[in-house]
Amino acid sequence: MNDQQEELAKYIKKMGGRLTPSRLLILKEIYRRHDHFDAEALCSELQKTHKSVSLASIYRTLPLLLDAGLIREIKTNNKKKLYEHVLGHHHHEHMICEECGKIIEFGDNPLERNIHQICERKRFLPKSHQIIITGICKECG
Amino acid sequence: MNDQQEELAKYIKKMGGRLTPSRLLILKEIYRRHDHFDAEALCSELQKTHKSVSLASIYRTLPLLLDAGLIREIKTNNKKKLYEHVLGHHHHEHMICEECGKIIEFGDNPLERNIHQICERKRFLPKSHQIIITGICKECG
DNA sequence: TTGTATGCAAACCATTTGCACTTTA
DNA sequence: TAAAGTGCAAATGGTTTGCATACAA
Repeated sequence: MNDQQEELAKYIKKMGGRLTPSRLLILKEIYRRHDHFDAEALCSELQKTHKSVSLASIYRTLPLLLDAGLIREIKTNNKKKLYEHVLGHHHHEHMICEECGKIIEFGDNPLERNIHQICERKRFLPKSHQIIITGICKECG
Repeated sequence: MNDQQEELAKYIKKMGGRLTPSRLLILKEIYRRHDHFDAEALCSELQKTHKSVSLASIYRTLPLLLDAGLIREIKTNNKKKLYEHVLGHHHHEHMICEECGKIIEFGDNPLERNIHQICERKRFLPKSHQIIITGICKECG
């Protein structure tokens, strides 16, 4: 049982829920891929393998994983919600190219420190944050 | 004719469009209010006054105003899109309280400078950006 | 065994769109 | 008067939900 599975098991136990095969399949697929995905992409990928999970279950599981801190939501301009897994990755933010749609990840410690300072100053207890820069990437510009 | 109306006129002329009463009504209402609003709130507010505008027209006008740089979209966790007007306001970012739903605005020059530096470093041409911090505000915490 | 999770299909609901009619330039 | 905008109602499509069934604890 790896980190993310233990984390999920712990969260589900705390919530009085059940660690089902579907939930594990979803979690595994999310940690197998290293990109930004939406519910449908996850569903069709799982269908390609033998064991598939209904879209409904995926939609019911994603909020759990979000709340458990196992995935993060990325707010793009699309109407579909995008997600990425969290464990085993440095914390980072996103740039989105308006031209080619590419999502570029970047990390910046001073920036993150700054955000926490602002929260302290405002006495706001941050649970999560997100920075999105929209524009034109160097290939398209 | 005030700043925002001139700006809209200029934008619409550039695009080969037409400056209609509906578009002006929408713009005026947006600049009359100083909060974060969605398409429906705008529509029902306009209905209270004598001249109302259809929801469809509002949905067709908001992207124009966005592209003209007259409004900004705020990506919350809600499924409705929120907007705020831009002209006459300092640039700022948002904190959202998970508990009471309050949206807190904050501005920070070092933070903004940092973002632009990062873009230069990555040779990414930023058109817009947005920082959202989710958590618990000092009243709720 | 018993309450929780799943799958299916139907419901939801913010947003978009087709179309006939107005209106701006 | 010709191209663009509007209102209405219908369509769209991602997400949610009710319900009967399956299953983890």
